[in-house]
Amino acid sequence: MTQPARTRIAPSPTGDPHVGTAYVAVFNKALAMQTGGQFVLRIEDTDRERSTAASEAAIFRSLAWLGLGWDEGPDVGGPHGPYRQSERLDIYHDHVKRMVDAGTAYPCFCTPDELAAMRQRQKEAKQPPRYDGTWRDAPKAKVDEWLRAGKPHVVRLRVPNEGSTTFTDEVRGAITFENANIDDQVLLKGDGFPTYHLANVVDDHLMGITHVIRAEEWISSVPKHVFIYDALGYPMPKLAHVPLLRNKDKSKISKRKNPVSIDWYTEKGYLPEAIVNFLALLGYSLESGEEIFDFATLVEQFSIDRINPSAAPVFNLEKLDWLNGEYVRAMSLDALAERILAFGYPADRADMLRRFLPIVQERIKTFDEVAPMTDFFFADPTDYDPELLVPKKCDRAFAREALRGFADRLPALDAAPTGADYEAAVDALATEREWKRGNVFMCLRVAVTGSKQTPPLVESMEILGRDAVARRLEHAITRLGETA
RNA sequence: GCCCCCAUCGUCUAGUCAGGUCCAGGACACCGGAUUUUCGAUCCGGCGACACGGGUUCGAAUCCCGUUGGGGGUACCA
Repeated sequence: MTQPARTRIAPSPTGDPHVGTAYVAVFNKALAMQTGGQFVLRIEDTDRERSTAASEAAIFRSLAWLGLGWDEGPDVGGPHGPYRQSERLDIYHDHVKRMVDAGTAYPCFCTPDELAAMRQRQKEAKQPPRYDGTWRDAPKAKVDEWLRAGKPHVVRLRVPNEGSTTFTDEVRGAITFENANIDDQVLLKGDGFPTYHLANVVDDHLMGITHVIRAEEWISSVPKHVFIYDALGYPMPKLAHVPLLRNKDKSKISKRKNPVSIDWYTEKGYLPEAIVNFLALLGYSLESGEEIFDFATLVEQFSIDRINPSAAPVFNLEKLDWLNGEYVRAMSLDALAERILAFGYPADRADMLRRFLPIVQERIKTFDEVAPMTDFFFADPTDYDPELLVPKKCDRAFAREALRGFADRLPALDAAPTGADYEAAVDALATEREWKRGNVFMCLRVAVTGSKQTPPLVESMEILGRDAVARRLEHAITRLGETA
């Protein structure tokens, strides 16, 4: 095995906890675990406008829920903290000072308005929008004077105007950019906060990160990072860019077109292990071709080499649904009941849940389906359309007689009939009257459950008990009479 | 516009780096059949792809070039 890898995810606490964060976390954590390294959670709250404590808490909660816990982070601490960038401002300032002193960065006093106007002009002139270098080579005396006067400014990276920069992406190989196309990136904002680029490089180094596995959208900023690493004399970590999750139209996955918040999946009643399994299937595959596997298996077999550079994984909930169903069906009834209760299924229905779960397990994909499918166990259905009681190609008279006939057989049954008892009664009735069994079943099904699509009927009756069944039959007969 | 990445069934992918074993394999979805008291589950079967054009080679999904297409980036957001 190789050296222990230290990996990280670096989400911004802006908005809901994002599936993209979880997606990247899967690979980072897998690599760290596989090599006996550490998986770090760093909060990149350098955008003061948008960062919120609530969002940060949601990130903690949702990642933990997914089983993607971290070895070091703002909440658990660690030897390389603090793990919240807003608490590391001094560190960034030191680094920026080093860079300015060395001339690899410089103060820029252009105002946001000036920059916006500049971009506008460039756009109109069909020029590529980029910083025009106003302060790049300003006389030192002037810069010092403005600095002393306390003029608001940012600090920019001094990118060479010539030559090219090449780096290696572990997934795609060598990638080269012409330096002339790289802007003088802002490193330190006017509010004294670092930009992503600076903070990211500094922290990855200081935190001992060896492998950066992140989304493809970052590829074009790597050259800037290369300059920062060089300017600081820090070695580059290994970089691996995974494909971006996509909407159906192939654009970068977004809130408008996909459920992107992990909370949504929690609320819908997905299994975290199924979600993680699903994410690991996007842009990645096990050598064996196995599609259903747990995280331990991924940890064992993970290899950056197998990340697919050409994937453009459309986020396909249908496959997640299928996977989740597979997990649900593979679970023991006890475990499943516990999970459904934990999901929020009413605790006072726990006993009943355990009784009907055997006939419900194979019928659900997500936990939010349980309640609607099983409400009939708890309350007599009364608001269904009586027409539903009449099977296809049958008439009301048939429905009435079937219900009556079955109801009349109930008293003769055991006080607590089994499913088999009920089934025998249906059979006897159908045989005697020369009815199609299926028609009798359908009629009874609607009377007892209020729906045409339900868990198996006689088992449901067994759970409901003879009295409830009888009561529902009488109600159905009445309903049929009402509008006849 | 400019820069970068990418191009296999509707979708997720295997195969591409080390060209022949691929008239391209698996999965989801879809369609059909079996089973069946509905739904579901299950089992069988089917549909369905190497973007296009050149080149290299005895041989190309695999290598090269171009075209087209898709995506990302181009902020004092990450």
